Amino acid sequence: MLSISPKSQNMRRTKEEAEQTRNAILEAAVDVFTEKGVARATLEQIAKAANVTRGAVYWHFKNKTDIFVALHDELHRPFIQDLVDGLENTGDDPLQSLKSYCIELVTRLEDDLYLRRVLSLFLLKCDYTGSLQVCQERTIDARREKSEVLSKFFEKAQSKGTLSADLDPKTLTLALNCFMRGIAMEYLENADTMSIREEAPKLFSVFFRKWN
Amino acid sequence: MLSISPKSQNMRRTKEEAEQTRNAILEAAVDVFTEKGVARATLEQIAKAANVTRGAVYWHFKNKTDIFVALHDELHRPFIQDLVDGLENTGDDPLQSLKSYCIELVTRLEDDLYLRRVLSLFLLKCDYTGSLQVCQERTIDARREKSEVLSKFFEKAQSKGTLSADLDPKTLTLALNCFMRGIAMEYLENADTMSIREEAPKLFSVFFRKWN
DNA sequence: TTTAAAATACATTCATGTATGTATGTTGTC
DNA sequence: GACAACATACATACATGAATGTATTTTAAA
Repeated sequence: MLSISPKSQNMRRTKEEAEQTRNAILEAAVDVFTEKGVARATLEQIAKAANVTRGAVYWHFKNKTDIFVALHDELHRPFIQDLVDGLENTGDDPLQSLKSYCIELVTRLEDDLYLRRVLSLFLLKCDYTGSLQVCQERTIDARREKSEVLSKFFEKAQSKGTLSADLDPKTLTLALNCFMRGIAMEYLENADTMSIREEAPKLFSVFFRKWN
Repeated sequence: MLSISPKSQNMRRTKEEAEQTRNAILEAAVDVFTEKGVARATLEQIAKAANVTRGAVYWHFKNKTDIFVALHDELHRPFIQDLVDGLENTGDDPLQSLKSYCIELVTRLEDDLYLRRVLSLFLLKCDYTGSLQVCQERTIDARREKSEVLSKFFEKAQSKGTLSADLDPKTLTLALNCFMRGIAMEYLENADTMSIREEAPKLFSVFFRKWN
């Protein structure tokens, strides 16, 4: 939580300071959203958590949806893009490096509390009916791109002979997507009782078992 | 949508008729919840969809949460219990029958529109922060039981020699849970463009590949 | 001086919960 | 079996609070 520089109240900020309160509002929004859920979160609560008034919030954002969209664009979409990038560099054994990457990815959920909170927000603490629907639609491209990269990945592995030719890349892609998503949700729901660092290697060993 | 018998308004109903309007309210709630999302759904909308007034709703239920809990108890918890029961009968080849059961289960999502709507409601159209949290907690037992049955299932398969002994039943259970959940969510989100009847056999063939 | 970055004040909407009305079903009593 | 007494199953009306959006004001930066 960014704390605003302690000027006397109602003092006009410089450009950088303004940008700073904007960020403070966004960070506060993550907190309030994850605690109360997006729907029950109120702008007053967000403002208070950011040490400002609703006036500041309305100065920077149109409404609650606008805040959520901003967060989604800043955090969730880049996250999916990260997945894409992380798959670009192919090692000698594509399948093995893919497996390692998957493990590292979900393990990051255990290490990076902020990532966990953010992802939990977008996967668990909101529903995308109504005004939040646009967020899904906007990430469709990123998701599709991710799937295509994955498919190419499997095809490459097949051409290298490290992946059995009778496995359909499209199906493998869908399967891995579902599996990852399920793991993420399961962990985010039970982060207190579950150790992903222990489970992830075992889980993906089962999943990638004898694919070659 | 159950239609109430066309009596003139404000006429007292018999016990059975009252039970009927209670059901009408619940069915209407499913509709409104899935369309608007649980949070944005209003009791007025539910009442209107059930052809009653809010008075009737408040007669049968304490508030919106009460309605949701009733639905959850009537529909989601039994569904998990169904999973448990469906796994009890072990065929000659446990692993093969498990695979068939999984396929049949997700295929049911495509055939049974109502099931799809209901499951979509509980997996997609609500978040369990706040007052809805009790629902999760109440299903914990059912989920744990389901996992235990699955584990026993794998152990049995191992003792019969149809499942490799080096696979950990606990891990397989968790993996399958995650996989199923991911598939369900992926399909529910894209029910219009995705054919589960085609994908499910391929997906589970990948998942259960060479486990023996 | 003008304008950006807020705070403050105000109006409005909207959903909720509750209180009340009311017509009818139900039940015990004779 | 009739009838009073009561309970039930709602509809209607109302009070309230809470969140929202906007209009206005304040302060200092540019």
